[in-house]
Amino acid sequence: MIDPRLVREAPDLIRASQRARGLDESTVDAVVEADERRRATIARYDALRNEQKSLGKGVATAAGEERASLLARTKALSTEVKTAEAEQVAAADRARELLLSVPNIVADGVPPGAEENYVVLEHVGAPRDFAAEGFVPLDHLALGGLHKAIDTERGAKVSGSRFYYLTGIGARLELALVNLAMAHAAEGGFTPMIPPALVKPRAMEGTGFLGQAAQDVYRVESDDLYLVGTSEVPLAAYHSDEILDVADLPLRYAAFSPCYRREAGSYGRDTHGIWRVHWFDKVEMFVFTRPEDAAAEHERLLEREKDFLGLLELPYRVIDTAAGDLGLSAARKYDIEAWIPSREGYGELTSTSNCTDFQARRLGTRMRTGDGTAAVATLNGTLCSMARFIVAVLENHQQSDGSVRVPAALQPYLGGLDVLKPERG
RNA sequence: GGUGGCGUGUCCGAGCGGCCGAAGGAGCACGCCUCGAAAGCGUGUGAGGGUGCAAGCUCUCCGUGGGUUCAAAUCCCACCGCCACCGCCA
Repeated sequence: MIDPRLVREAPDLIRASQRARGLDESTVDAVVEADERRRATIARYDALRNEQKSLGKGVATAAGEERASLLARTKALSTEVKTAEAEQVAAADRARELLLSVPNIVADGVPPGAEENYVVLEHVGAPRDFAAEGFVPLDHLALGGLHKAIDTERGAKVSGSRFYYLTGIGARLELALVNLAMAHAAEGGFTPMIPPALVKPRAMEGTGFLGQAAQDVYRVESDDLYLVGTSEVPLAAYHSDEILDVADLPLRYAAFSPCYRREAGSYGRDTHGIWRVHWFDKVEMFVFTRPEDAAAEHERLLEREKDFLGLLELPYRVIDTAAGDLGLSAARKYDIEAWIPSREGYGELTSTSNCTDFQARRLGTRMRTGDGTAAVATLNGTLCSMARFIVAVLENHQQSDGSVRVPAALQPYLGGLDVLKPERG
């Protein structure tokens, strides 16, 4: 939720943000109008309630005729107060509902417009020239078969399309990546966390996943719970309804959890292999900090992600996502896309968003400052999403004989293994 | 799943239906004292909204949602959560 004060004090700022995202500016007018109505009903209710309270106190001491007439008046007031309260609540609900529908204010410098308007900030490393090396690279599914590491057929048999089993070295590879990622996070001052992957509606709502993104979320109807699509959800909600001491900020967490996504509306897209799946595991970073430090913290998260791809010796590019492609909560988002040989292009491996105080306001996460309280800023960033990193590692480090070179940083987590050799038979 | 108990401010802990946003204590902040500190003494110390240049005035919040009443932290109902014991499962 954006700062309600903006509605009165800077509606043009909201309009500009809507425009950058390619959204309707007229919703701002509706929000302003609802806010005016809300305030008017509050004034009316307050006045009536004040009269009721002050007269009510007189009832206790009054006697005889005076008491009778007081009672008559207060009885009438009682009804009026109830009506006014109902109106006030309705107006407040309406105003809040509209306010909640407004996405976060786009940060300065974000490229405006739709998805394709992203800006490439930098390229790191160069894609391998397999032609020059004299062989045609295999895709990750072929490599996964060769190494008996990925089994999508049985995944489909047991759970349906877009499910898979990681087997043997595939499973070991995931565990190694998890441990490397967690170590890399701890080194950066992030507290390791293992959060619940099933959350209440409040947590889902507060993080902004029940709006446009609702169709992508698995819901467990029998218990009114949701399967999270990212541990950003349980991490963001971790400090909900809490007032944090500003001296404790920033709070940095790194969580390992499964992620579940319905992928509604992506039928037929990326159906090959485990690039786009309904479930994967992920190590995610999350930060609570002061709003004035959020932009700098965002750069830190990006650096940590870049370093991690560096450890895995993957060639990649960094993009500054266009306003129209930002989620509800994000003011700015950087994606890291690694070169994926089988796609003959770059594919998204990580994403880091600065949500400023947008999520925190919904979740009731505040900080105590010298003079009062204020919503904190929240940021999130992928450190390692297992399925896609496995794809990237297998494809980028494959050799002409089908073996796969293990990056030095990963070797200690695979018992010193430096090359994955195809299984025989 | 069953039975019983409990849910109050940062924490502990009081609270006859009106004078309770709420006693008392702890903690914290500031001041006094001290060479400095501790102790001691004094003062202050919840959040959110409306209105106002401001001082201020005012409304809401005592797990959540309903109800009774002129008036509810206080009475009634439902739900949620916590604790204990029993059952069940690991």
